[in-house]
Amino acid sequence: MKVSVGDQITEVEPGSSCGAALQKVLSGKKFKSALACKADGVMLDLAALLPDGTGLLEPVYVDSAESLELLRHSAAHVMAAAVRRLFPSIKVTIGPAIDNGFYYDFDFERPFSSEDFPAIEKEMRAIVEANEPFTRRDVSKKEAISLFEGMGESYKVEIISEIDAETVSLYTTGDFTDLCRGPHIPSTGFVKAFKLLSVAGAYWRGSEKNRMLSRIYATAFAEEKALKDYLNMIEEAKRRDHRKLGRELDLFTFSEDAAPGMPIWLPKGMLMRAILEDFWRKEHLKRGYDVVQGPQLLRVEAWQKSGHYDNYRENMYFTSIKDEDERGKLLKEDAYGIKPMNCIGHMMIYNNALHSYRELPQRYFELGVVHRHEKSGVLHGLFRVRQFTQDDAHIICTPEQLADEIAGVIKLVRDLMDLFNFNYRIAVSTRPEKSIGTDEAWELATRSLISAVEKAGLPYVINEGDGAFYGPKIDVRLLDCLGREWQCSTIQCDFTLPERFDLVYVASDGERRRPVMVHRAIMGSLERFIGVLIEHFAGAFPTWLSPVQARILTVTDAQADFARKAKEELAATGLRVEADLRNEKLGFKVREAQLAKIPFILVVGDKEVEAGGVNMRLRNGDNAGFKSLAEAVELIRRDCSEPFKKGGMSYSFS
RNA sequence: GCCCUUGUAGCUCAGUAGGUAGAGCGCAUCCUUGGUAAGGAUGAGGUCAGCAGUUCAAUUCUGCUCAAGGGCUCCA
Repeated sequence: MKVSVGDQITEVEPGSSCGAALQKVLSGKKFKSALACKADGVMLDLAALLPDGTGLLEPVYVDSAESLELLRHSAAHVMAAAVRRLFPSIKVTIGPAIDNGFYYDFDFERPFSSEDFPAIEKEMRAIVEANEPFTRRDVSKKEAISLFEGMGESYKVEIISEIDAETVSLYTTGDFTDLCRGPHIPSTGFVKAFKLLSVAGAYWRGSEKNRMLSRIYATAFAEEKALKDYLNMIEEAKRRDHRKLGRELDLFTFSEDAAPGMPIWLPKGMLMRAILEDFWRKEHLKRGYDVVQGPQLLRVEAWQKSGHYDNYRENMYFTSIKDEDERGKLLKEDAYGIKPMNCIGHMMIYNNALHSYRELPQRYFELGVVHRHEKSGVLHGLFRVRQFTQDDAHIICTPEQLADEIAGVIKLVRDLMDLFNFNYRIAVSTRPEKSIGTDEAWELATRSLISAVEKAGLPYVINEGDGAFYGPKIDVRLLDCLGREWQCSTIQCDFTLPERFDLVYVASDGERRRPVMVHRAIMGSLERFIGVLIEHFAGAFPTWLSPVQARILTVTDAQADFARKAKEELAATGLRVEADLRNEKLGFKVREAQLAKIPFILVVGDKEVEAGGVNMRLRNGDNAGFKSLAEAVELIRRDCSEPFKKGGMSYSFS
């Protein structure tokens, strides 16, 4: 039979393997770097027989993303084989490749610890050096079940009995056989660069009702260098951890006793946050939003009406006020729910007046403080908290206006991402099975979302059926400078709440009609967004956002008066500046200012006093030389506006 | 909520195979007036997360609670 490999056509014997077919065409060196192949797009082992009627056969080379996944999956087998050799009583379950590596879940009488890693890695290396081939065998389900029953592998038996097929495939390396769909790399020798990373508990099949297994996370790469880069990235991420930097830079803290999961903003952190909030409010005003504020507590009845009481009660905080007589007999009790979202307040604002179609859209923006009682195990620094602030807005508009409104929101998302040099990914989620609203409404809203993304020329993926029950949505995940993804913006259409709270507008024909409501948050949670900013910038914020933009350092006490005056002069121009007049050596003060990541360090000694200026040191350690105070102000201001040059935003710094 | 790990001075961490504790940084005072990443001395700081139990004696052992870290589940 004839098969094309790349642009060449070759004749192969029927019944020969994919690898043999590739070998006829590829050079020896190229063939050696092929870990698997694709026959008409289907991934196969090199040892697999070339399927009848295959038109195109493509090698999958070691440097491709696809082969990396294979490699990791194969490495998971190697790890399981090693663990089995060391701990024969263990039961294996599953071990897939994941984004940054792979894991394998084991059932063992004791949990693993990282102290087990050296032994496991050593055993893995032995298996790799033995370069054992991955050999595949297709057997009937019955045969497979009796095989794994014989080994005492009850989890495998459970998986096999649920597989909907006549036969299953087994892969064997050395003395280890595992149920596996495949494909795999040709032999264990390709698993060169790997490392065990961490252990964790994980439920069998991800359900908290099931037994807790012991999971080992690990990673593998085609080359040692890529592994090293990845491990360096992990180290860098640790250095940038916002919890660590938040403490070191005096930005925020938590009180474990008083209010677990609720951030406490220290002066520096709050100043930065206030700048961000101020900028963001002004940006919204410029874009036609009204800044509003709803109540923090709403009667339980309001939450019942919105549906939150039924769907979200376990995560809400409640409070009540009691009216008692002198004997303590309860006369009346008012129950309130602390808001977990801001929608109801905004609808009250809309319903404060009867609106004409001429007044739409109405856009209400609020930096809304919400409380959600997250389970104790899920809290994480500023990323997951119980009290947080949403940059929340609700846009109430006619169906015809929806597309333009979504486009406006997307523009705002883009401008914000550009301001901080974030990359991002967009997903549009469509109607789930369980949902409310008419087909027409869903159709219109989904089309509006997609067309707005397309008009903006942004790539996106569709998450079929992943929308909220009340409407379709757009989610934006931002990518920080280490390539990590963070959920931030969300844009959701809602057909329920306008109905439940009877929002109406008067149309041009005098009829009352139902408007559409869009919920949207751009930063998402201010707390999380600031956490991401801290890690993205490693604490060295852009100058416009730095709580302290400049610090004046004196060389000796003799310059204290001049430094005080200079500080006042700079502060009068709107700069955030402090003076370090302590009786310490200059080197020490420089070190502290540098560690505090202050953008501009202004040194004042006798020479500078005489010349009436400062010696400017930049955050990167460069010395910018002598500057008059006016020049210093000018330079710092210019640095503030730098990030705003390319985007569609601005901010005034005085 | 579940599994594992942890909780000692403001921070980072030693330590006590059961006899109530120590370092560095920070803080205070003094000496030092030093030109771009740590000058020196002295001193103050701790009910060893909390509550019970075992014991002559618990920071140390046991149990529970709370919190933190890693992960699972969850994030309407």
